[in-house]
Amino acid sequence: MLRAGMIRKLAAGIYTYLPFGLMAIKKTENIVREEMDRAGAIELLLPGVQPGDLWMESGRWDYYGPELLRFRDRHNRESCLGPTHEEVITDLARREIHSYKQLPINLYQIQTKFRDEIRPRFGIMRAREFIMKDAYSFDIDEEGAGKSYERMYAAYESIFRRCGLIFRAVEADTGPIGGSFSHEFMVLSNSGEDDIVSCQNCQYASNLEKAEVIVREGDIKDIEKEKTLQIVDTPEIRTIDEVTKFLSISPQKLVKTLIYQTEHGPVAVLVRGDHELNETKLSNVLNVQELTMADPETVFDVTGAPMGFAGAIGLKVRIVADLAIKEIKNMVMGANKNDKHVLNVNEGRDFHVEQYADLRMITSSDPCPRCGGKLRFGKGIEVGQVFKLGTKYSTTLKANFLDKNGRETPIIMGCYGIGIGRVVAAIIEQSHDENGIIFPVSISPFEVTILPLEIHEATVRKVAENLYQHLNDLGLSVFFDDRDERPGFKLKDADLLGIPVRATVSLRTLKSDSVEIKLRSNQDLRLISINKTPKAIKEVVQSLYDSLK
RNA sequence: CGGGGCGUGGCGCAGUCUGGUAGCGCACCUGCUUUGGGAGCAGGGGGUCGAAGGUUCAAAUCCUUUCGCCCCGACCA
Repeated sequence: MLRAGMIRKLAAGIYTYLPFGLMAIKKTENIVREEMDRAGAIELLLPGVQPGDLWMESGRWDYYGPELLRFRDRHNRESCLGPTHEEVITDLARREIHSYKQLPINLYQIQTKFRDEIRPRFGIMRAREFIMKDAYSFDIDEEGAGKSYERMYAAYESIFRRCGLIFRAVEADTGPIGGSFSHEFMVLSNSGEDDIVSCQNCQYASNLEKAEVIVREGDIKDIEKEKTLQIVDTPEIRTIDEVTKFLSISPQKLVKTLIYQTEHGPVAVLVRGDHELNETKLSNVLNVQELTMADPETVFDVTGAPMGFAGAIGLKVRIVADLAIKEIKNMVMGANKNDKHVLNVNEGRDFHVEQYADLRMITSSDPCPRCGGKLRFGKGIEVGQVFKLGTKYSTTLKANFLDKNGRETPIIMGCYGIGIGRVVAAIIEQSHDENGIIFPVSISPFEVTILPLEIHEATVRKVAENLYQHLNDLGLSVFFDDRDERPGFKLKDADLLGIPVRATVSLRTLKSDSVEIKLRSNQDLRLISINKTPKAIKEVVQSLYDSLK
């Protein structure tokens, strides 16, 4: 985008949209607008600067963290730049909505947001200031909220289809915006930031963090008899690799004991040696906000041994374990003594697990949790997300309405976001070649570009200008390259910009009284006689639109 | 916040180790030639070397401080 002259950077994560970039942005916004309107949502515009009081009332002033850009105004009032607008919209709702007769309603806006990202990167993909469409639905009951959610979900599918994107809807973690249920719309692309798993068989797709691991009963049942405990010397042998090699056992017998620090004190977590702990799942299961690996002193406090020799036996802290642990007999784990491990450990007899849960990262050998099919691991760019918020904000901010029976009830909310700039970036990421961008016609700043190769020649200029006039009359948006540059220069630039249809006028094409038509997406050239050109181009453009439906 | 790197004409960089005339490519301006895949020749303009302080006869270069940016990590819509 930088090279094509679409954006320029002002500071870290803050960009200027140049005319070309802005056109692509606006095209995207319009598609979003059309589909939102079609889905029955109503556009409004909320303020970017928001009072801190409102955020304190919702509790997110403290919770949101340094990503929220805060400042004081001249009256020393706390303020912030909106990173998202649940507070403001809920405030609006509680002032305006009083009766079930006013519901359901869905309000949206397209607006600049600011999030003070720790590390902005990938250009406009993760900017600090960015344009976002956010919609909020208000319903009287769960059923209505479900319908609103589905309507947005469907609108998102048609938006991204019209943008020419290859995408999947993925089940997602709800993050700090909160709520109960959520899908992310991911564009499949190797340059994405998010790891996703998708099923090769069914429509299942999920964030790697969120992907459920299914333990099929009896599948990996360990049928060994319980043997007696045995402590062995393992001098300086700490890592899984070293232990399995040293004791010549399989990593499936080995149990990792990880000590984590939470706001409620330390916790021990057991995971099979060849598995990786999923911290997101763990913090959900423990229901804690703070979760970090314990430092060596804490590990020593809890286990009585230095790092690398922790085990479950005799621990005084809470022990949780991954489901896979349940199946293992005669485990190997640290002995809570320096340079010692212990063999033939069994749950129930030697230690007690307080809670079993799905705590590990999914692996490539795991089956799809829906259909059991094979999973594919890949990268994705998140371009949109839909949330069921429930009554999280309406309760804390007291946005209530009177139902049919005159009872005061909190409004059920949903919120739905699309990163406009990120959509454009994802489109370019997914559709480009070594020469530059290949825009889908729906997003391209222009539908057609006219290249008069020798514009200093009167005949070339005249034919090109006539064509421009005709195409405009047909309602097409046309970019006319009137620079007196060399042909190679103009051709390269046209490729870089990525306008889908190119009409070239030159002395050469005029020899046969024709104009050359070429699509950016392939190499085919067509010579069309001058008077038939406008109609032919109109048809080509139409067929490009049709292919996006 | 941890690790690494970079700030020198508009852009990209060399020069820094070993202090001594600020240099190259692109872009820009003028002229001539050239014109279907980023032209050639000739001439020309443009830089408080990120900032501040220090060492020195002398600092882009050495020392201190500071600001900005990039990459990796932790974190995260």
